[in-house]
Amino acid sequence: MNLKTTIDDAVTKALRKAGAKGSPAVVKPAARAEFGHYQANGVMGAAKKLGMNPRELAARVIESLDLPQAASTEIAGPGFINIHLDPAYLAEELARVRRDAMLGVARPARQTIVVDYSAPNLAKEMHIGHLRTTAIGDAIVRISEFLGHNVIRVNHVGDWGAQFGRLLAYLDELDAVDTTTELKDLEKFYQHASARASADPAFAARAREYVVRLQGGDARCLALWQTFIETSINHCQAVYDKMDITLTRADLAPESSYNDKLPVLIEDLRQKGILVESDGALCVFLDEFKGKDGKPLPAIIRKSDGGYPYMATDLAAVQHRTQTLHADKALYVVGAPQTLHFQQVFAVARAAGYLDEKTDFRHLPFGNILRPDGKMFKTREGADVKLSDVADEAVTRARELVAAKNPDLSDSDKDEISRVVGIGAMKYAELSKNRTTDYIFDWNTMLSFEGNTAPYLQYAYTRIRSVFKRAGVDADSLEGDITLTHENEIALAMKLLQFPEALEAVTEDYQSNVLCGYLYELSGIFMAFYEQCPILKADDATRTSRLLLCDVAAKILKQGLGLLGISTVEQM
RNA sequence: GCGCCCGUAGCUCAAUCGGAUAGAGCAUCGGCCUUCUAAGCCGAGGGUUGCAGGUUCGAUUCCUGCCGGGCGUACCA
Repeated sequence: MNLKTTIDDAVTKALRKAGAKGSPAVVKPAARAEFGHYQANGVMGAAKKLGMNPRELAARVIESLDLPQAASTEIAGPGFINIHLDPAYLAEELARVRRDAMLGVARPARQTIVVDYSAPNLAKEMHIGHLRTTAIGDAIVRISEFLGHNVIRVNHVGDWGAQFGRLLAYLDELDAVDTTTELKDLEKFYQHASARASADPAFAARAREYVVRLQGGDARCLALWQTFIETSINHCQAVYDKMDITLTRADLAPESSYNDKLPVLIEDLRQKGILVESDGALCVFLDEFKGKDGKPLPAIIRKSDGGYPYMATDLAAVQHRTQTLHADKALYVVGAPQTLHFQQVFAVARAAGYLDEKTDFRHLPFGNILRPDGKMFKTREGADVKLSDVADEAVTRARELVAAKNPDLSDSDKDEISRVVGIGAMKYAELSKNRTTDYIFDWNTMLSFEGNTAPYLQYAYTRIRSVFKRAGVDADSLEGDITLTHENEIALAMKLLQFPEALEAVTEDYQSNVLCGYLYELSGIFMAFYEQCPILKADDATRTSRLLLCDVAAKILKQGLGLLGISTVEQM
């Protein structure tokens, strides 16, 4: 049940009856409490089209409005319609939501959705720049699965290419003991290999040779490569596990897995007549892409040296996702600098017939991560902050806070709470911001535990659970009626019933901050209710009603946080 | 040069097909713990939404032009 949709439908129908056919109702939650619960803003636009007085039209709309859920409606300002809902109706709906596993959310038509996220480069350890794609992608996955979709996680890791030459050449000259120690820290390994390459020309030449041998299928090189990749994957998995990310080895779709498909891709594009040779490279030129000086900009499918750039693997991946996985939708959670690349990938794929009108392949870009000096973190400078270290730091800071706030907890409780709170805060810091804007990496901002942060939401949850513990009441088996009289009760009930609206808004453009914003507001409203409305000391009927209200709040908070990949604890 | 993105309070960010008085957090200041966890609540101050026009009953939102910043722009990913 979606309050907004219900009201919108009713107002749209009333508009039609009033003579304004086809005009949108533009219903949204009231901007201010005095304007009721919802407001319809569409009348003014409709009146203009009809050449009518907007307040007059509003009166006619109200007259034919069939909305029994409304306690009252009024015309305000130039022609707004303010709608006050009936508290008894809200209470009834809330009772229904409480017994609904979907918490009021309707399941859309089931789709197969590929979510492409995280995708670290296996040559290095995961760094802070991977936090956004990983946290956002995992939230999209959880939300989509909750809505009942068939979700396919894809971790398109980089495990192939020239960069591995140096690593393999370096690996090959280490003895067994050194190999073990060196691989413990891939960051250092990468740096040592790079240092060797720039200090020793002979090594650099050997590194280039290793690339050729690797691509040629040389057994020794492949074995070294396997060793390295295996180690790197384990590093990634350890980070995912630490951060409670749902990716597993089964979700890996490494670049190298498309190697065999690339010559086939070239042949297919050639047969379709869209492949052009230019300066020795095989390209697809599309009119909509212009480079410098208005020259046509190619999508390079095969380089002049015979190598395949990521345009090729990404096209092969599109084919795989449509033809083998039968994806209705694919969401690429990849940084904004690659916007043009994906425009090209999708355009070429359409031109080649790999994508049709019905399939929705979308790049979900996110802003650059910047250093405190405002410059971009560059992947190959070798001085990045490790994601694993950020996670550890978050848990350490949370641990100090937990110990200070609640010193009587057992050590194991402190461990568990600090893990959930620390990781939650780190993820929430990313999820709660608009995806598209750049942001500056700062420990204090990212690991803040005050204000609009995960711990605030988690704390709201523990307060509710604590009430039930004190009451000695089992939340699930509690029975009784909800009665909404106090304004804080009504406000809380209203917010709880808007959970479906929040989720719907999130899936429109996969902006996780919409869900964060909803949960933060819900928590704020709950906190106010909690301060204003005594629960345990109230008379029996009120106490039961308020406990039921609390129970719905707890369920939605837990579920909502869960959809963000953030856990809850019973006490903090 | 061209293309895309961005510019909102001191800082970090919101603002749901254009809606009523642009909202939060942090920081600052003032209240609230013998009462369900103070990681909290209540309140105050803080704004020419980069600038200038335009469309509109109404613009942070749409259009045009400037200013400032970022990214991209043929063989790295």
